[in-house]
Amino acid sequence: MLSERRLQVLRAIVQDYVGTEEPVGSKALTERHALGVSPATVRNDMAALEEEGFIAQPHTSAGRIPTDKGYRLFVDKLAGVKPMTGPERRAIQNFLEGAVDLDDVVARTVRLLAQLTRQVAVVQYPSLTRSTVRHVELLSLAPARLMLVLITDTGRVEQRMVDCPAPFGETAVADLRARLNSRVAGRRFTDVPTLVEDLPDAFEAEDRGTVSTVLSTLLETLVEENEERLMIGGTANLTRFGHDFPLTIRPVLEALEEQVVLLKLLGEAKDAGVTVRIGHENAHEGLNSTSVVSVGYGSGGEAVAKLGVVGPTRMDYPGTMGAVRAVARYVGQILAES
Amino acid sequence: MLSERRLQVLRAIVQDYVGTEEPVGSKALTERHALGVSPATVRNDMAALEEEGFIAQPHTSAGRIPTDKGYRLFVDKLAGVKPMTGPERRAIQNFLEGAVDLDDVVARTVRLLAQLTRQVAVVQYPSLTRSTVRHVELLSLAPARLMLVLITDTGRVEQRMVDCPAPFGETAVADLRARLNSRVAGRRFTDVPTLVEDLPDAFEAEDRGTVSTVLSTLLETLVEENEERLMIGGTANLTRFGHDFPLTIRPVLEALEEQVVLLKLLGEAKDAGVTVRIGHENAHEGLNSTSVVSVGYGSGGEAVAKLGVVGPTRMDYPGTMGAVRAVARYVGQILAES
DNA sequence: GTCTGGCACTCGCAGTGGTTGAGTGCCAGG
DNA sequence: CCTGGCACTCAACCACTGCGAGTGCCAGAC
Repeated sequence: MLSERRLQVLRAIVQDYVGTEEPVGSKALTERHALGVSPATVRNDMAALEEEGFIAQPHTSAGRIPTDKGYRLFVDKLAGVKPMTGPERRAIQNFLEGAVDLDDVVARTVRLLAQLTRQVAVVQYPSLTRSTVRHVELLSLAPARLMLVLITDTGRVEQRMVDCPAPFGETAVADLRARLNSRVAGRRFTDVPTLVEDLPDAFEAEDRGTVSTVLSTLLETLVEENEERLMIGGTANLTRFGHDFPLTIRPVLEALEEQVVLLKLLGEAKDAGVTVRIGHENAHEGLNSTSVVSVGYGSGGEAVAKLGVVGPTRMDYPGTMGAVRAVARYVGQILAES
Repeated sequence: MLSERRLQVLRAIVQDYVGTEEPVGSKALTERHALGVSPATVRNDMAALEEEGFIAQPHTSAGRIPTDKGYRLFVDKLAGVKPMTGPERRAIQNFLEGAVDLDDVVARTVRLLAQLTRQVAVVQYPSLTRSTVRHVELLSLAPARLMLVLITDTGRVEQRMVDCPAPFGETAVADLRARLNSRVAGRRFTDVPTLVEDLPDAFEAEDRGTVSTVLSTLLETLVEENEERLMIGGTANLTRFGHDFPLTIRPVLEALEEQVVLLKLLGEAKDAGVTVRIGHENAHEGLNSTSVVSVGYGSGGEAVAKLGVVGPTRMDYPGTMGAVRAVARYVGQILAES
């Protein structure tokens, strides 16, 4: 096991490196941090830390930089989450409160996160599967053509065309609409299937086919991954990435365009608390030199979607984690209110 | 006026520079293009072209590169639009045909454009203002709270909350819904205001306030710039920009995040035909080293929105223009069909 | 007039070599 | 176990140089 001081040395290295973006040497360390020991001692500690794989040298006669493993230890054991200051909190709240609809909430969240963390922000749209139905609307567009509109408690609207096997009268539409709503309004998506199971029985034989079609379309909509949309922003922050630009940035931009990749990335994060994936911990190759800080957010107590940021492994973890957590919290509030 | 040969020299310079990304000298020019004259002659022509501001030298003893003015002349007079080949066309069609809804059409278009041109693609969502209303839906969420849902012929759905000045009964909601639809369904957005003007008169005095509120919300939704959304993609192609990376790319990324900027950019393009804005012709500073190739597209004969690409001024104009035009054409078809 | 070959000149670029200094590892002594 | 000292390493920096692509200009040919 590493001694207390060695951990402190590691912490100091991470902090300095994050600040200066330059390999940090033993002398500079003792000067900037009151470790109470001489550079020589620090050198020994560094050698030990390198031995264990927490830090590395870019080349001989250069200082040390943390490895992914080093950052991992730092995040897990050496650093907490830096809470936002009062003014920051108020700014967040103000910024989000002006939103007029769901798209706007997500758009503002992305901007906010990108600005606060000065990194690339990724926000997943609130997922349908964990939220509740606010209203189901059924419109007759043509005798055998309906439009199904689903409105969720997060303000999301999904619409689907339904081609009926047989003509379906206006009264039947109204009837079905009323029955549907009385059963599912306010209910969680996951409960809907059992709630509507016996609905066709209430209708005339000739209409049952259509009712079933509508119901299956509704159920499809509920589980559809389609809702797994996300928005990203702050890509301009990638330019602060490092010196060895194009090679680092290219795969990241590519990964960011693959929504599937990002969704998987966010999906892997645990539901509660801030999740940090560092460098090679990310499955996707293009993101091997980035860290992803993500967290779930939701309108009620539980998470309905994830949001997070993507940045260089050399990032201010406590600050980023704090910002991500705070934003998630306030977005949750906003969603609950609307 | 410039002689025919000098124009050919300019064309050759543009083509070579676009191909090699390196300043092109007189000797290399005569070798690669059968101009039928010696390097010395070309040098004289180059001097003349430089005098007129069509080309420039990065530094003494280097070759020439085209200026914005040079590209402009090239695009206007020296190069046509390169039509897509048969296989390319089929590929475009195949790729777009699989789309399931409007979002998907736009998303696919962006990907396609980015891939074809190897540049950043920007696609504006079909604008509401020129399309027609398919259906208006009104839902009662609470006694004095309505939700207004607008469905367009392009498959777009917009929803708005309406807070009523007074409680509004279910029957009144149904009545308003029916009257609204009978008046505006199938109509063009621009006609809606006059069509609903006298609607409040048909209601009881106590309900008129609410009806007016609903109507004004509807009209707002129709003109809202909010619908002026767009999607961008292919940002990874920015890495092919040039050598002097971070400085060039940063402002571009920033500009791309400002949807307002992009919308204005696209808006400036003329409705018919491919528009090319080169370098400093773009109002936005960050885009001074990029060119924007854009074109209108639409479901009927007329344009309902724009799409285009953003790339370095040093781009393959004929090819890019061809790709942009072809994609616009096919997207229009797809939209008309659905 | 227009084109051409020749020639002197410019200047960025790549390669060389020397110097500097931050940083290291190791060791002997407190 | 810590410390100061010491020799060593090596990237980064700088000045210098030679090379060559490219230019402008001019005198002569067609």
